[in-house]
Amino acid sequence: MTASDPDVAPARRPRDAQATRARILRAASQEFARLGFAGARGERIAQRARSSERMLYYYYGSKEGLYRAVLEAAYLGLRQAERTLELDALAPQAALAHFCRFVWRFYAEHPEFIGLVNAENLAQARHLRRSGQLAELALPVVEQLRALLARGLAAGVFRAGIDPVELYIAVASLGYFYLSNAHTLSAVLGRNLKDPPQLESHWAASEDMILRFVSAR
Amino acid sequence: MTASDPDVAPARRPRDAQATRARILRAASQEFARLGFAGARGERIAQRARSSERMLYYYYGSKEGLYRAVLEAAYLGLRQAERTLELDALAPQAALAHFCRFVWRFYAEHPEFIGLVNAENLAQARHLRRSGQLAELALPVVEQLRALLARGLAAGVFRAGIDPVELYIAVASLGYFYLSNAHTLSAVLGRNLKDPPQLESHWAASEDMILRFVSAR
Amino acid sequence: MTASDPDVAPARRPRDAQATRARILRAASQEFARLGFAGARGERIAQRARSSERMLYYYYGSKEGLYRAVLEAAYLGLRQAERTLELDALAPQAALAHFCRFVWRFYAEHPEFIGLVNAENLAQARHLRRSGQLAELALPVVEQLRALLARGLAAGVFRAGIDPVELYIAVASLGYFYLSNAHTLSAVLGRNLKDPPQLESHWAASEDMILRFVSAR
Amino acid sequence: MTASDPDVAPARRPRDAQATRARILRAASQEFARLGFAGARGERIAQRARSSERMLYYYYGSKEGLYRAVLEAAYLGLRQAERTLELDALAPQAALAHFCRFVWRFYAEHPEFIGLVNAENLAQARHLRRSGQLAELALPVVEQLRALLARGLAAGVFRAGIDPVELYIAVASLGYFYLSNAHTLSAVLGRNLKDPPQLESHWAASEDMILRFVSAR
DNA sequence: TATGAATGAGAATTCATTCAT
DNA sequence: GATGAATGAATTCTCATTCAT
Repeated sequence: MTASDPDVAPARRPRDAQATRARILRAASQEFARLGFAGARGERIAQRARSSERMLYYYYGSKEGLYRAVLEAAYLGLRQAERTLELDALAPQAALAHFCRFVWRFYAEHPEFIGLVNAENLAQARHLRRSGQLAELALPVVEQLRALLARGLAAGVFRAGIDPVELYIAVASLGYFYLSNAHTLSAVLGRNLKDPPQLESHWAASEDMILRFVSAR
Repeated sequence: MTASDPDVAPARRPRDAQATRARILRAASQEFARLGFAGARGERIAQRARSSERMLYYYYGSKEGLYRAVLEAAYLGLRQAERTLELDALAPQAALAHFCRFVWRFYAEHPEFIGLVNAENLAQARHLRRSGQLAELALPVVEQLRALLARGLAAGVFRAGIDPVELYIAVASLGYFYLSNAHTLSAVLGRNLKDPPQLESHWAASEDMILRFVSAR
Repeated sequence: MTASDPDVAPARRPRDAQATRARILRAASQEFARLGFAGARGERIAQRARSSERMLYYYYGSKEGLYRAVLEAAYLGLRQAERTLELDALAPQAALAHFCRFVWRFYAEHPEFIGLVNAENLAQARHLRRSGQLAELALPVVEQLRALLARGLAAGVFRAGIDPVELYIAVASLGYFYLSNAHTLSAVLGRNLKDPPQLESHWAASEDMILRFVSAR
Repeated sequence: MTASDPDVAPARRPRDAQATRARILRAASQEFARLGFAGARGERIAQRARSSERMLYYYYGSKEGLYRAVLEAAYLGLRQAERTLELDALAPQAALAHFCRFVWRFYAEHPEFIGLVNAENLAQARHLRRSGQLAELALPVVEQLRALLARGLAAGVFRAGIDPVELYIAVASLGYFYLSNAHTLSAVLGRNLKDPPQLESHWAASEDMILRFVSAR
């Protein structure tokens, strides 16, 4: 039959558990990011996943179980992206700039991540704390920053006494807040912050701020 | 009955309505900040306000009406606080530092504000855009910053070319993100960011960053 | 209006909380007795109570809460009936016969009681144990039996050494089992045990058995 | 593969099916006895049987089919046990006592039987009536009792006019009710009726009652 | 003989809201 | 001005069962 025809790429293979699970997870990711845990609707998730509400429970047990899976996948995605970072090949200042751009671009390209983290903070990280597989999530990056700061200090381009955690938070703040609060800020400032030129100019200023912060002089 | 006797001094009755409204608003503020619009429960709000669910509708018409009232009160609170800001009396650098601390302290002292803004961004500022009394909310502050930057430039302590909106966003980012994301960050970093010394050291580093950013040298 | 007309007996008064609660309880009693906890359907209860499913939750919180209320009401009914028992005015043997008939008639006239107790035993008395207001339920009757046995002994018509609890259990067994297991027994024995003459002849034999059991000679 | 190799002695395979069926039946027996038809869960049965839910349907077609099989097995067990009864070798009174003890011990040793009969009565013997292989189930025992009564009458130790069906019901009542209602009775009486000494003393009193009932004097 | 994937129908429960006094 | 009773429409979740291999 067509299903076993090797030439035809099947648009939606039935009985492919992995694919179904993945479709549900992706749909749920969007829904939870947009509406938070309480606002998310199983029905909409099922529709977007081209599956049935029943399957959410089949694979994830409950709304909360699905939410948790979504959250874990989101953090896992960030961590895997961070693994690809290569800062050692660049000069300290260029490396730091690269790091900033990397983080900010990740945020910009993963609006569901922003939404999910927002939702989770609204819920006081209740679900995140219950999930086992986190904790080591940001640390690798912090270590990379610590090494970079030391390298820059040795090279005479960075000043001493900078806490890498603080630096990480500053970088994250400048990228995250702008996107996460774009809606209220746009309403209040009367500018459309999601405009690409606006975004680039924000990033340029932010990069400038970060580099001035660590600069030796 | 005695309650309607016009001769008796209205010790309790006339203020009741206002007091009840206020208690409901406060309770709703906490509930919406903690759980977002969809997650908030009329029943809980009524309980915390020591009133009945019926009264929510009596005074605010609908859940959305109540939410809007809460949101407006929150932004109004920020705006009124900003009115008390006196930057002109201080030297430019001290004034900017004062401004930072003012903003950050407001966030720290108004966790419901953070929660509400978070909730509103999750909802893509849907309610804020519909509400009339906003728009001019941040602008006065931006104007104050613009003036301050000009003063600092004239005094030779600030450099040229700084966008006051960008500066405002940077200040807000550094204060807001830290508090808003304290839950997930604490979980991920293994530090309790809400600790007062941690907070102060973050604020010191942030103030340093802002001042270096605008500094002439 | 008609609602306040004292002459008209209102078939179903709206906004009469007590009446609504009572109708729901009665309907639930029948449903649970007939089908057990798991088999009972909220929808059917609501219909029979001429109310809505929503009201079950409004008044009783959950299916389990409703079931518990039903159970408590059933035991309370038995206890109140037992309070009307007057054994002292009769001669010992007549009093014991009267007691038997009283218990058996109660069972026969309250088939929901049988059903509920059956259901509850199926569930290993899980709900009954959790309910506070029981424990003293059968004891008053046992005390009455103890006094009766003493009186009969003194009068020389009853023999010594009879445990009133055992006597109570025997009386209950002979009446309860017959009705509770009438369905399976009828199927197995090929007689319709619910036939009134059959029932009366069973009661006569049982009364005979009880009296012979306690008889002095 | 090796499993289908016709030369290999079928050590495990051929018995598997039967063993699986039996495990399912046993697990279902417990589940239905504890929770009734409506309360029973296929999932739990499958788990306890170390099989899959799918197998329930594979072997028994439907939940109802499985329940019917369980019920039939339970009654068949009773009937087979009754076949082993040997009353003729004993003196009439000893034979009757033996009969009582036999019935009561069967109940005590087969709590699922009690549970299933309870469940079936709750369901108004719906399933039992539909099942073919019953009807003659209790009759053989009743005939044995009839013969025993006649023998005792002839021997001058039993009185005349006793209905064997009534006697059977009395014996069953005294044994069944005590066990079936042990949960609610224990809760209400404050005694743990399942205690072995309690049970034996109940049986002794009951045996006494039955013997007095039929006794010539 | 066996099994993992899938599902439709229905069940319990919740939510925001209105009615009637 | 205040309140208890009532409700319709979802929403989450469960259950017995079938499909496809």
